[in-house]
Amino acid sequence: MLIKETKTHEVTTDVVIFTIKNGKLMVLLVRRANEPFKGKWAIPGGFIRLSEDLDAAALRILKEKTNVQNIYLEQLYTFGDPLRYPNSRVITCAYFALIRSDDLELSFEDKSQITDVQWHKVNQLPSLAFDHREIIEYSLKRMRERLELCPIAFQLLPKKFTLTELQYSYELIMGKKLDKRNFRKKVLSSKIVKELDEYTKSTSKRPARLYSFDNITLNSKRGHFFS
Amino acid sequence: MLIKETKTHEVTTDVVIFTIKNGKLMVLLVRRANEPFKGKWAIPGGFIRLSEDLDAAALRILKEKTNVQNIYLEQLYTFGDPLRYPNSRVITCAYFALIRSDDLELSFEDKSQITDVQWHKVNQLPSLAFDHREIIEYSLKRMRERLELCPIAFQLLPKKFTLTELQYSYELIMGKKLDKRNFRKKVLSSKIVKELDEYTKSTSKRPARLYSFDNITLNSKRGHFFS
DNA sequence: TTATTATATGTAAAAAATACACTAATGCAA
DNA sequence: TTGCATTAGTGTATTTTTTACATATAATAA
Repeated sequence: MLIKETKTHEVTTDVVIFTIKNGKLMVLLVRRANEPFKGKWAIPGGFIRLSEDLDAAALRILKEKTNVQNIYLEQLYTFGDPLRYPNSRVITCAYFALIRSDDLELSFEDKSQITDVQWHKVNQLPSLAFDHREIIEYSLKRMRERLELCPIAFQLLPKKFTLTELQYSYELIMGKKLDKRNFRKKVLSSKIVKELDEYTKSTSKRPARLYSFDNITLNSKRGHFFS
Repeated sequence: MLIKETKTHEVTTDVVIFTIKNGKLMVLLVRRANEPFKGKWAIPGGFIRLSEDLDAAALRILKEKTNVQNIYLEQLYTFGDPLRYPNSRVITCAYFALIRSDDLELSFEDKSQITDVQWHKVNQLPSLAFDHREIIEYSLKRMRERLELCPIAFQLLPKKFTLTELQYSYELIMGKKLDKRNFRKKVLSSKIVKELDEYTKSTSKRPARLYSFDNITLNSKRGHFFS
């Protein structure tokens, strides 16, 4: 009983963009200008063009919404519940990204589709359009798994950072405290950070040594990092 | 310079099905009856129906080609290079599965699309259609990663199996030898297998105790298993 | 100069991973 | 029926990794 189906699917990409802002783990949301879910917050996304690679589409969306390029972007999962999108079949290929919130200004040129772009606390999300809450939750889970394998947290930090800042990123994402000495031991022995001859200046108290990440090969599995 | 695109994408699912047969890791391939790549071997796949969930589509494909249900099936990755499919844009959501080859007979009802179904040795693949070689390679990589986290190898074994058989599956997938005592220690201490009061009979030599897997929760991350 | 605060550091104990070699049970052939 | 061949099954010592934990240091502000 095969039904001949002539209509084809629509395919979008949605990008879950994380950052740390004011000591909180945040996710970037846009407010929808149109139905369905008009007025609701959603993950930035858009239709994949007919001759556009999936990664390229996700990068384009990212750039359109945040002006950011050259970022850690990873395909997350493809969500295809036939009921996830009202009144039509839209399959979405979700990505996630980590960025530094300081060096970017939120922008959205396409006022016809979006009325607002804002960072939202991950543990205090508004009501979301579609299955976007599920996508964010899955994204968090995956980000935690990735963090154990490879130090993607550096994407959240400036080029030069202190080990305390790095540890703080880890603690935010993993949602638990880590021991300072063990953390430093592990980071330093893993050879993924380069010790600089510079120190923090501006703050009061003892200056902290600065470090930088050196030639990180992302996606490479280099044994486990933190668990 | 936005080009208005009215045509939409086609979406397929391809399922990489692994088994162990005659002591080799095998993958199921079908021979294409039509262009493109007429006569070439390919991963079994097909178009996702308009109101069909992705997982359901993959399960359907699996059943159509192998008559097998209730299997370990995991979404692998979505491949969307605009050039992966000649003359049209086809995005494919790939899955992978592990099955026991004994208790299934290969079948393909749709002779109009497939002329043959066969198991092929993973390390001796024929020339494949589309980007299917890449998909299989990625699938292998992912299967190895999964195996370290959760004992999916049991899908390759009969309900009752010996620890030697289990170890052999691991060695085949991981592509390396494991120490027998350490392997058994780890498996037994993990509490994932249940010792039975039965032994192998038919073979010559000392009979081996049989074990079974007990209520495996797949996809659950239970710490690491083998590395 | 003293108090305050964040930086920075090492060691001992516990747990996990690894390396490694012999005995046990059976079938088969002499 | 004995012993030879073959696969099953077992334990310990060593190394590596992970964890737990407390005090001295460098700067600023009062």
